[in-house]
Amino acid sequence: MNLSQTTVSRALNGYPEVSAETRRRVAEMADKLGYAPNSQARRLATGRSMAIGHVIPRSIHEMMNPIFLEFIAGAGETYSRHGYDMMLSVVDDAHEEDAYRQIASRKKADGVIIHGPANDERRHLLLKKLNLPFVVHGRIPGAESETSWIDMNNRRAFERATNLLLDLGHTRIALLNGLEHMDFAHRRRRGFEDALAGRGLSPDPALMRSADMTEPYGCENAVAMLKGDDPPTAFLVSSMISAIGVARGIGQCGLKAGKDVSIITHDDALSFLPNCGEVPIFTCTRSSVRYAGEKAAELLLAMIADPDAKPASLHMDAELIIGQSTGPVPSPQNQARP
Amino acid sequence: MNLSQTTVSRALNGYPEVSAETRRRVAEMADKLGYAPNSQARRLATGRSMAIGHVIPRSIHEMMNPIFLEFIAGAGETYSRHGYDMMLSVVDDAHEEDAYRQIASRKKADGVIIHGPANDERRHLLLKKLNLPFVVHGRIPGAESETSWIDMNNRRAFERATNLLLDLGHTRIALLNGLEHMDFAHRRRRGFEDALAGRGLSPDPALMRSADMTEPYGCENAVAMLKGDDPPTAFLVSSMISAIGVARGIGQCGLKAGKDVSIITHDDALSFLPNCGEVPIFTCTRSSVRYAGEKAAELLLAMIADPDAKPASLHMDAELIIGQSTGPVPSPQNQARP
DNA sequence: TTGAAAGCGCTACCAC
DNA sequence: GTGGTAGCGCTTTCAA
Repeated sequence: MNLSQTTVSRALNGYPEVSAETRRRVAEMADKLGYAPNSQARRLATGRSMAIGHVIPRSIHEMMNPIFLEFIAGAGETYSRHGYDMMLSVVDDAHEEDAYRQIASRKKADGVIIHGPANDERRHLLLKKLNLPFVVHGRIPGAESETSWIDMNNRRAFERATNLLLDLGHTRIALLNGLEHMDFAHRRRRGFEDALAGRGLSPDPALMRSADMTEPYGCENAVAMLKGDDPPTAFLVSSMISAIGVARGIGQCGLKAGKDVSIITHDDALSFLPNCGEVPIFTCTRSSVRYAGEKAAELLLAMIADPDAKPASLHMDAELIIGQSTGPVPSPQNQARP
Repeated sequence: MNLSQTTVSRALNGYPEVSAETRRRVAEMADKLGYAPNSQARRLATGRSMAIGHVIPRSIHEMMNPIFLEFIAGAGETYSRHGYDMMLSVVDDAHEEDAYRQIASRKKADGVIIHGPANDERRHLLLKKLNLPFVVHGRIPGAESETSWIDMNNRRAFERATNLLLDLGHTRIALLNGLEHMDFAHRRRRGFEDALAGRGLSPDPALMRSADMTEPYGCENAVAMLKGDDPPTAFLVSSMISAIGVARGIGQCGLKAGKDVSIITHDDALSFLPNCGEVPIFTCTRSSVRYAGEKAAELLLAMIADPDAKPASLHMDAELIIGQSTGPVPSPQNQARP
């Protein structure tokens, strides 16, 4: 085909100086021969790995499993669109730092996403030291202005949800939260408490739980609380999975969700747990975690393209959507008792 | 430090000819300087990408989301242990072939895993043509002997589950299956039908559904069937998520699961949907999809290490575990009616 | 046991 | 608009 490697490279990479005719010929040939530049060689030559790393310590995975994948899927689409690969490392919690060090020293990725920031988060310090660009899914307390992040307004979402319940007359509201050493859960709790405080109420520790958001967690706590001395009339729940458990627990107590007991849950808009339709099953605060993934990826790619840009962030509000699981507090005399 | 690049490379890669003393010095220095060989350069030099690709078309992702991540997590652990990276590509269904072609032509991965084989699967043909080693999670009908795969015995699991229900006296058994154009669901249906046939019964199409395994799918169909003319006394369900929906539907009809209506579900042993304890909530056929991921990865890495080896496979039986959701068929006179 | 040097397959710079 | 060539940072012969 009588063309130098140089020209072929330029043609395939869309350099402007190549003549249209040459480009056409090259493209045609490449197509015919099934040729595409070896990505390792290109990466070595350019010094960019064209990959983004996601380090998943087992502990995060255990609890955030379905939410995490939805985020990944969103991010993955953005990467594909921009010619980036996604590298996933599943590691023991003890090896998380190592994983980041390796990514940096072996140049395995051009940037990483931090998942599930904790209240005492430290990963960002390491990444800064390693000079590895990153975006946080969530926020790192105290480092908001010096890091790029994408987060939903957890505090406000739970404050609004609590206010909705208060407006319906509920005052005994239970909070089934995620693990509160995680930033998102911590903020949700604050929103809950702020709303109560706004009405001059103070939270009852007997009605507050913090744990992995499994289905049995919802069920067992709902049953235990409803059978207690001064049961709640409403539940505020941190995930659909647990909310389903709460609904089951309510049923086990012979009560009816949305009538005897209200539920509001946060809904990450996971595809296998649809909560939509004309009137969704659960009243919820909804925020698409998949969309968050797309946006986080965009932020990170922009950072990589322009390393000198200032940190950028995206703060999203959840929608508050009325479903079938909320209603006015039952008047005391009608109030069903298990 | 006065050592050639050659020696450093050998020391770091564990070549036997390096003296213990030299190796120690190299390791120490590397540690001190935070040095690790650039993976792109190494890949280029060795010709192996040391990565395994997972191509996720959106459609698979939509329905298999949580199950898929659990598999990935298992595989990821195996990869880490063997120094391999995991590359995830989330693509439009229309670009799936392209994704595989790119992995092959650009040498992005040394092998791939095929997820969610369909009844009319064709991906393996492409991969053979591309000369890209692969392992199937599930089985490709008609290509069992010429491909490496790992699968649970779906047919037998559902046959055993059905037999258990039959032994309990149930004859009106509903099947809420996954999408039957997928191989796993197809086999589960066969198991169900085989068991019925073994007792001289034939399946009632009015009691059989095939769809994405969401929670509402379980609930809506349970309600519709239970309100029908000749309602089922038991449900056989393809996923925990849908089974939870079935339980909700049963509750909505004023019936009690495990007493008025029995449920057996398949349980992939997902961490956020624990179904264990002394007596699990759901009677189930259980098979850890995470374990499957680990094993699939091992098969694939072995294939890559020895390209001439014959295809190997792993066929696992699910456990049949008795929980609280099954009981003898209610005698007709006592049988609760919605 | 160690070192020198030739690639691996590209991109990017500098000529033409 | 096109081509020659020098790396990119390793691994891997081949020699010593």
